[in-house]
Amino acid sequence: MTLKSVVPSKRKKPIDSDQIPYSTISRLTQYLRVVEKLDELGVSNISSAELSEETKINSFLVRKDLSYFGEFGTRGVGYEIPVLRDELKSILGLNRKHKTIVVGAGNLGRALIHYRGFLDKGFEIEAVFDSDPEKIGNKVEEFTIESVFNLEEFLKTTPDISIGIIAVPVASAQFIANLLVANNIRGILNFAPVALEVPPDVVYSSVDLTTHLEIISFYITHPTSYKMGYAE
Amino acid sequence: MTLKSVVPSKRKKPIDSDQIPYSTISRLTQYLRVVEKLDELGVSNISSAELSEETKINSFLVRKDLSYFGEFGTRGVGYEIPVLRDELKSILGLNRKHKTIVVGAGNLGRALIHYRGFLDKGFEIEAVFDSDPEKIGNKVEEFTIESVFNLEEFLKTTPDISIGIIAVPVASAQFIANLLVANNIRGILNFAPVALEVPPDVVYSSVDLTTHLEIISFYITHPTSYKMGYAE
DNA sequence: CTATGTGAAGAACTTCACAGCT
DNA sequence: AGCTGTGAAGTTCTTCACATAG
Repeated sequence: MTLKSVVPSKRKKPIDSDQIPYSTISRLTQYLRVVEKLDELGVSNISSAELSEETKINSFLVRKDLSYFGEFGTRGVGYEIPVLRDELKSILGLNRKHKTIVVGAGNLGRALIHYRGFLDKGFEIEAVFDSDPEKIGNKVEEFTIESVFNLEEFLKTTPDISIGIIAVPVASAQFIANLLVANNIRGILNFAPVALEVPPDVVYSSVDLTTHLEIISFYITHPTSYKMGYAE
Repeated sequence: MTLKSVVPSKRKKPIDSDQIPYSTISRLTQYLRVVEKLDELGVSNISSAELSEETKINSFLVRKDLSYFGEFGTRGVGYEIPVLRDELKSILGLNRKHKTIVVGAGNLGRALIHYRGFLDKGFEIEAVFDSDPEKIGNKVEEFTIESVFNLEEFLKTTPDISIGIIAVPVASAQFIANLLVANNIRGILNFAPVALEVPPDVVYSSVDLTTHLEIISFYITHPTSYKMGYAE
């Protein structure tokens, strides 16, 4: 078996995700924002210096980040925007839809559903669950809130859900995480302010909105010339 | 001038915030979550190993993080929970209220206002602004949406607003940031997916909710044994 | 004997300088 | 001539080992 298409092209490298810094992945999403914006504006080319200007990320780092994945630029010229956009989307796994469910329809869960910013990025909410009998049956946008007792059944009959968003109180977050994991959810985004335990093969990320305000509080209280980074 | 109270006690160190890793500050908020929870449960003492268990943060790192600020523990015993809680709140600048405004009452801005998780942590929303004439005058929770044309006047007459939350579209985010900075807002939490330029003495942090889903998408697409950290 | 606090070692990430293409 | 791609240097953060205190 020596198909030509299997031979890795010079421009792309195989991706070994634990050889790549987590912060690189986070920055890729920022490069993607910029190239998508410029692509819409009809700009066709960008240099690492210009990308640096737009993202405030050092241009050495821009090039280093991209070089983990291949050689997408042209020396002396820069990067072709449509190429870079497609490469970034492909690297990030964004050239397909990701079916997502939201567990917890309290203030935060409903807020996340009302905020539709995820949707046009390829993350589609498929269903919403809550444990409160008062809420079950109510609508949030186009979704009817279902009972968490139906969550397991739902996941068994809808096998291609890739991401679960946890927006339940701290006390039940681990229980929900276990349920998602047991039903083959591979990615979890947790908004409950608690560290969850998940198997190493499950991709888990936790966001605490209050944390960001508390960090700002610290730096306001203890002024410095330190410049905080983007996205944390 | 040799007042005794000026002599630093053995337990506390002066805080020089650019000598302290940013990630340490982020972790302090996680320690605070845990000690507040345990304090409510009436637990009086915790060791770095137990804190590590709760937060999934290595116990060496727990101790190192705390040691930047003083010696809060007792050797052979651990940390007294009420003491640790008060020290953490004091370090983070959380022993006072932080008056906050929200600029942008679209889906995201309204979502943040409906989500009341900030409030009981000491961050009080004082007013909400938008540029859309359709929205001005409408209510979101207890707030009447005001015109951004009144924002400057509001800030001049309400001098103790410490934090501005930006939830406007990308196109106007920098304009709003400039307005906030010009009117002495010292802390900005930006939810628009763009890197803003602010003077070095302004504390600036940017959160892009979609980024977290995109990062999960990457790790789902390129499986690894890499374990992602809390809060990013 | 137990658990903290911390200098020193180690690992990870960022910056740099320049070779390599176009 | 100009900008990318990258090994090597530099820096920052984390882990370790153990002296120290109770």
